[in-house]
Amino acid sequence: MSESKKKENSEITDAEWDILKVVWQQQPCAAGNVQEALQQQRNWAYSTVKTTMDRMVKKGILKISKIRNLQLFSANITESQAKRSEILKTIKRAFDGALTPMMQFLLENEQWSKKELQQLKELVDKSKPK
Amino acid sequence: MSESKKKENSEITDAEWDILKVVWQQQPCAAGNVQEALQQQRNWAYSTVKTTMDRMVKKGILKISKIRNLQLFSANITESQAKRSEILKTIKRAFDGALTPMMQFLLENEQWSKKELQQLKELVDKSKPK
DNA sequence: GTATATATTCGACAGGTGTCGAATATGCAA
DNA sequence: TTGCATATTCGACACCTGTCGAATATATAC
Repeated sequence: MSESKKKENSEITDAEWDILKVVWQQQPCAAGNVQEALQQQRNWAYSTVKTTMDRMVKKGILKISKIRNLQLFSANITESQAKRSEILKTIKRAFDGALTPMMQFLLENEQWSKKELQQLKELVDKSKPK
Repeated sequence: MSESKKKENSEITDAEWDILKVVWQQQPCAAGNVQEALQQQRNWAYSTVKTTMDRMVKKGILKISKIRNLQLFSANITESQAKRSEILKTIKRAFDGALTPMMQFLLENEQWSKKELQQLKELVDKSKPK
């Protein structure tokens, strides 16, 4: 067991998602960078961003490397992993953990344009089974 | 404006999902019913269930009708609505609000059996465009 | 070296969530 | 009517999240 208490199954909150998106793009990056990048969407004070990012480190979502007194943050999970776990959470909550029922729900209940359906069809066809 | 402060955009938490599932099935039903139904999954005390359900009423997720001193709860949202908003939340967070990219992600990154792909294909074909 | 700008650290606070227990009210059976 | 078995009400508490500001440390520019 490592000494740090990273909860691997921690949820990614809304604020954290926004931060993660910037980090994935700019990592390794400083908290200040992230704050600036999010200026528009979120008008966060620097300390808000920094506090949240520190918490993300504690949760194991981000990691820090230092240069002098500068902390550079990087993501500890890939975008794909995050997306996946986000979807799985929804599926677990609302679809008894099964993927296909969610697909079915979406296909039957959402509005799809001809073009989108065509695209989906192609994706299905391209999918290798098993 | 009505006098009650129902937040229409409230999130449905994990505990609330479990409760909702029972309510959808048994409504109108008492808190005790829900507690019993969830005995296995969640070993909640009666007051835990009741408190949570009361909060759900305040949020506008459930509503109460009384018979004598008995409170009977019913859902204020349909299962479809809940599923939909759950998915939309994920899409907003992780896929910039667009449905198709999520579908693409799933089709490209998850494991699909031959059978499932066949099923998906049929669903796509059945979908009416527009 | 001293000032100025920038980082870091920390504590704080309000609201939401998960979880109960204790106190109180109420209906039904004997 | 009295008492038991339920229900309801409410307050409590710890932890998570969103959000900062103040105090402090550290570089960098003169």
